[in-house]
Amino acid sequence: MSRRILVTSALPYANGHIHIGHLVEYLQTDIWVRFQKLRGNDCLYVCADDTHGTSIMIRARSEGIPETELIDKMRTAHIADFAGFQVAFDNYGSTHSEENRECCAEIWAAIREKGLLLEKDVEQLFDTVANTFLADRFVRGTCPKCGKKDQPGDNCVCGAAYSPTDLIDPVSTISGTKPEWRTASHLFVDLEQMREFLDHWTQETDALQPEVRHYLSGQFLHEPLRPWDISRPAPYFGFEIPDSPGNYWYVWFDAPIGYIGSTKEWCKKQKNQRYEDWWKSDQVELHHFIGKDITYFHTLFWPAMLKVAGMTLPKKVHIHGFLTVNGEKMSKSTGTFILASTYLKHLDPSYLRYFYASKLSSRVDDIDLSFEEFAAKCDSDLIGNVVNLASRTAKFAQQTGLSATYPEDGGLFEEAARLGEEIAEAYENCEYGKVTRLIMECGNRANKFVEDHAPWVLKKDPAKIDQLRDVCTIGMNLFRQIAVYLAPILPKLAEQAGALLNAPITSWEDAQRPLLGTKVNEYKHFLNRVSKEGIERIMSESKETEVNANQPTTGDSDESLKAEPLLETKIAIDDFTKVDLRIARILEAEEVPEARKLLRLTLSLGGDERRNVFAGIKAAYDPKDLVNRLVVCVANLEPRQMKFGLSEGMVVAAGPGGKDIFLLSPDSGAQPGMRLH
RNA sequence: GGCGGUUUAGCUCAGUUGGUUAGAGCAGCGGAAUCAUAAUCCGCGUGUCCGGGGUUCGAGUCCCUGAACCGCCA
Repeated sequence: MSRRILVTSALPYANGHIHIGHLVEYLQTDIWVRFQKLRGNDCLYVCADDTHGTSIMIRARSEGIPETELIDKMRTAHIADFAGFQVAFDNYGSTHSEENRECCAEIWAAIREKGLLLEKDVEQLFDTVANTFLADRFVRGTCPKCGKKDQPGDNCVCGAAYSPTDLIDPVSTISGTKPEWRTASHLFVDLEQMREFLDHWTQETDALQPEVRHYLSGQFLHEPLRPWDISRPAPYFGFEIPDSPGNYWYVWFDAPIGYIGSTKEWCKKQKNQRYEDWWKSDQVELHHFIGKDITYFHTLFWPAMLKVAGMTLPKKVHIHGFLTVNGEKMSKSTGTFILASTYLKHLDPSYLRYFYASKLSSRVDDIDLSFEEFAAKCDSDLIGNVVNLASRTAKFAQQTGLSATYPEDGGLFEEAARLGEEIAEAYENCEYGKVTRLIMECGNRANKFVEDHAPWVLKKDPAKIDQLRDVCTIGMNLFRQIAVYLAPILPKLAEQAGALLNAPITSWEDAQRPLLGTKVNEYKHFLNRVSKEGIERIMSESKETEVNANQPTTGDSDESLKAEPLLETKIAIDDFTKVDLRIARILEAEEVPEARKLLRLTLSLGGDERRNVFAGIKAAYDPKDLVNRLVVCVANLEPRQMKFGLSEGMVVAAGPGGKDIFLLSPDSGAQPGMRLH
């Protein structure tokens, strides 16, 4: 009987691009979903962008665009990255949708009605320049323990942990100014009221991995659960709370509700679907896939909220570990902070899908992407074993076609067919490493069969055409079985196998019966070996883009950098201070008739200090527009005798030249004579 | 500090409820083959199963204890 399964991956934050660390989760989930669909289950996979919160607000401000523009841009980029890796969501929504607002309101009303809300004053640092409350990570200051300067708001390199309250001389990282203390009323969910349910759901059901169950009981459930601060005062980018004007739902309230919102969006696009049939049903299995960093949100707050609202409870929360690259945390400086889009430019997504699968288990362990192992594994498993099987058989099979009845193969097909249930169970339990091991064993046996029956020898004897056809029939069918088993991991390979044999792979059951009596099409390479150059390019490119790696791309061209590359030579601060840069006011500006490029400027450096300067900006500026404006000049440049007079300095400007010259101006308030530091 | 986790071959890892001489892939060495993308096949393992103690007829597996490493502390 077909199961009804609703699956989610955690919502990526609309503040940065998808990187290969994120992909562990989306590939893990996508493989599981594809497996369920292949098994014939009614499976729905939803996700969305997580769009709210202070970080988005700040980022949008710094880019000078509305939050909605920022999140739209990022969502488009995320969707493209996921598509590139063949992650097939049924719906990819946004938490900033009307559907989500409705869902939030519904759950909020239930929490309110059950008497779970508390109201308490919260004292928080407030940035008066940026006009926002500051989360811990937006504050830096001097460590109260060891006195080290410029430490984060909640912990120090010395190992001390504290709250921003204890920080000496706190500074806002947003505006750089000193924040002040402000008190605001926040709304809290009294989680302790849900204790009985949470004790049972986390400890007695099968919803969590054992180590997660232990972690929760040791870390949280052994003492009263603290109320959860669920609102934020304006200004905040999010949804305003309907019955509490001026307060917004905290991003962690509306983010998981985005799972429901996204389902609702999907239902609206379908003909006969109601979101209630997914979210208010005991017939539905709800499966969440998340990373270990957000464990408590999904194992305490979230099930409690669902319970209060009378909604479908998670059947299982599948929690995975982090990704390290070459044994270390992903790092921009070593080129291992790799964006999905960077990878896709140079390597086939099949490799990463397979490699992650081969490393994943049902445990919370971190997995490591060592590029050396990555290449070795993909080459030997995918190319040497699986693809090679097709490659070495298809050419002969193309001539013979497949036999009408399945020949004696020593029980190989039947053995692999029987293995189907064990492989399926491993998929079901997220033991993908085991899945790939079992499948590779099938491939080994199949390759040995081909080796032992040497179709290349049979081919030479026309009398042995039937034998040849039989060997090909077996080889092709053993390959096809593997393609079926690998289909959740390598959907593209399954398609190619289907095309080769004129029989698309549509069901797990396709591995149970041999394919017979059809012709075989011309074989073309399914997949090439992993290109070492591709790996190198990915890493070097990830180094280059490090500055913007975690930010939305600004859309700025790199043309100027290419025209004038950054200087390699480092200078000491002393070198810089030798240059006396000053604010200057242009008192006079006139054309120099004999010169093609020059204007003559008289600059005031304040008081009676004057400089006569010849500047090559004639093509870009009209002299009368320059008079009275402030510019930056080099005040201690060695005077230089020119044909038209003595030039006593330089005006600072950017641009390639000609009409494209841009003088620098200070912000208002600067006075002639001020030095630049 | 408290809590959770990990420690098995050079590397990555399997080892179900305790049960024969602890396994696989990769890497390495030797050979065969030449259909296949230098792919394939055969052969080659003296591992303090992190240390110490215990329970047991029997411990990689259970208990106690110590060490190292990773993570979490809302």
